[in-house]
Amino acid sequence: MGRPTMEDVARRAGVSRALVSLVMRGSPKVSERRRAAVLRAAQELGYSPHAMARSLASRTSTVLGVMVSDLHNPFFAEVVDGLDEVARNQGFDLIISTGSRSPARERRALGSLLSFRPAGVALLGTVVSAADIATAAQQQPVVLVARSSRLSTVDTVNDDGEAGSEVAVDHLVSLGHKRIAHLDGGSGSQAALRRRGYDRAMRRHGLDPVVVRSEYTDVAGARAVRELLADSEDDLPTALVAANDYNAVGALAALAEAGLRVPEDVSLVGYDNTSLAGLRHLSLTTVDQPRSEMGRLAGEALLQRVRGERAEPVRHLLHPSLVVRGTTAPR
Amino acid sequence: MGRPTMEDVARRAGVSRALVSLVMRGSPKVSERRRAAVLRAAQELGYSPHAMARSLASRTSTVLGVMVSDLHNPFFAEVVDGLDEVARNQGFDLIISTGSRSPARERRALGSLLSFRPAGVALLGTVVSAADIATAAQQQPVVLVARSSRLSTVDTVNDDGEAGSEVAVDHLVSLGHKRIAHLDGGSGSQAALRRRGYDRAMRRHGLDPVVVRSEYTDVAGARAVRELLADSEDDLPTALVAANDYNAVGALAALAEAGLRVPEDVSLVGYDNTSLAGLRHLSLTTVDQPRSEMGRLAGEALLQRVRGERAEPVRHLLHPSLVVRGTTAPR
DNA sequence: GAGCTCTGTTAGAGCGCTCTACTGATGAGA
DNA sequence: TCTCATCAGTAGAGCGCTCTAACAGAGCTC
Repeated sequence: MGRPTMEDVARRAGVSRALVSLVMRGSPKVSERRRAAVLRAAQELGYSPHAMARSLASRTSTVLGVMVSDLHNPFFAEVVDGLDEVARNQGFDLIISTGSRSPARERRALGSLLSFRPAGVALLGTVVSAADIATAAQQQPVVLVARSSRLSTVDTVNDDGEAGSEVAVDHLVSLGHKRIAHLDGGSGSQAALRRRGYDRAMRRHGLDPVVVRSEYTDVAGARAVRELLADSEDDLPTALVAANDYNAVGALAALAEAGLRVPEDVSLVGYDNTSLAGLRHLSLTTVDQPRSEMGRLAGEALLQRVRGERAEPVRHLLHPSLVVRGTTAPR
Repeated sequence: MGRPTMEDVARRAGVSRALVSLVMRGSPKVSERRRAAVLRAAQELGYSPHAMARSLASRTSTVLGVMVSDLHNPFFAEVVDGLDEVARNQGFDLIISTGSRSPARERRALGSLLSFRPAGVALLGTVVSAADIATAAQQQPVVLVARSSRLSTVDTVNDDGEAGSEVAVDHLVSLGHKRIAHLDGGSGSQAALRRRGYDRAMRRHGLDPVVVRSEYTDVAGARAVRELLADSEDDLPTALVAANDYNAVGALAALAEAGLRVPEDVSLVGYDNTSLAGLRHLSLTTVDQPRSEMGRLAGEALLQRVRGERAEPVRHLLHPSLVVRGTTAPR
């Protein structure tokens, strides 16, 4: 009983275990006759190799560990998709962990991910400490998406969040807006950068920055708008730059709830250009990040390191561009 | 060089390898003195157990394999979330594969998932053949979500798709609609059931069923509506029952593009009650499926089997309920 | 003080594979 | 005819761990 092993196949095919191993790995140095015999025996027994045993013996791994900050945010689902594509094409499997945007929980999740000794690790928008990242990077290649790092041992795939926010503000200013608030990403990854870009652009235009503390979720976006409405008397902002699309969606709901029309009363810009933004009924003006492309780039960077083709860090810095849709209008 | 092993820790702590193993597994039969010594040594070396080696030696696994039909559909992201919660709480990790809604690709993906000898497998909305499922179920527990099966060896978590569609149709009929078309889920999982429910309800009301072949994606939903508009002259349906929310979103876009207002000109009902439907600006009337709850139920069913607590199949059949929002209105 | 249980510890086999080093044919080249 | 490659195949160690059985030593009982 139990599943058949290589031993069973070998016995049935009348060959050694080593020969079965060679056949399973598609080695060319096996005669056609034996190969056929082995394959037939395997077929009859319903044998398929045990990936973990293989990995242990060969001291290699075909697993990539992926830690996602939040699976509900379509941004990450789309990045994972690109990563998955590259990985699968090169014979790697993904083991996925979600950290729920808490450094402590992400730390635990990362630990459990590493206990599988993956060939490489991709951290998508995570907030684990830089120290934890450094430690992890000593064990196997690490690539960060939507999170920057100065570590020379990790690769990164990011857009220029500062420039992205600036473009958003410039767009609003060009429409005549002056009171432009930012719903920020709090302690989320890349949030500081986007905040800085917003700040800089505002000052450049001689405007007063107003930052409302928020988070990368729809719930937080709605809450931030409610706070903003409660706090500001009649000096209500005429435009909002949200932390990301997911946050903007919440903001949109809260604005509607307060009887404010978008874009007639308030203009709104998101960030990421997720599938959400493209929904015709949201039609969110947003800053584009090429999500699956970023996933593919991350996968490729990781696999290059895994194969030992490169040791110097790679820093993909994508240039953000504004996608103007229906949530922004002249003042 | 290379990562430290149990051997290294044992040597450093001046104990046997077996003792280190006991400490790592939290055995009570270790003296405090030794336990402290081992933990310190492990700490100093930065040791953490090798999950795969452990799994191989103990002939047990702490991974659950998950195959998701489509990560872009928020329905699955939400189910995975519930599953992840249960799994993590009980010390299991998820290894995730996406099949891209093609039986052949899903078959391959399933094979690679099984090669890790997971403790159990969850198939979310997949379209692999029943035979493949049966084979897989011989190796380890299998739970199906959003897909039914008569196999006594697999557990299932579903809603009553037939009843769900009926409720949707009843709602539309009660609003005075007579020409109600169904954008179906094609060969997607549970699609036949939903189609049958639609059909039955229509006949019960003495109405003519009109089924437009579609799929569980937004792109397909949009295409189906365009076809529908092209084919029907002036006998245009006044209401649509979409395969699921994701499909409905596409339909919504295509309707808008054709200058048709929802719900003034056409009413629309989705299915799943994903986060998409709840978006204030979509405000999609839809049939509710409790997604994370379904994920949790699936996780629990799977783990019960994994622990050998149960051998008889469990069939969770959730009762669908209609969530009326803004996309449906009287004729 | 011999036998007993109980507690803490260890040796060593073995999980299912890979990989190195080796063997025994076969055929080419001198 | 005798090397000497070359090719197809195998034996056996070992990957990092768990688990069984066995074993000291302490503390009992009689």
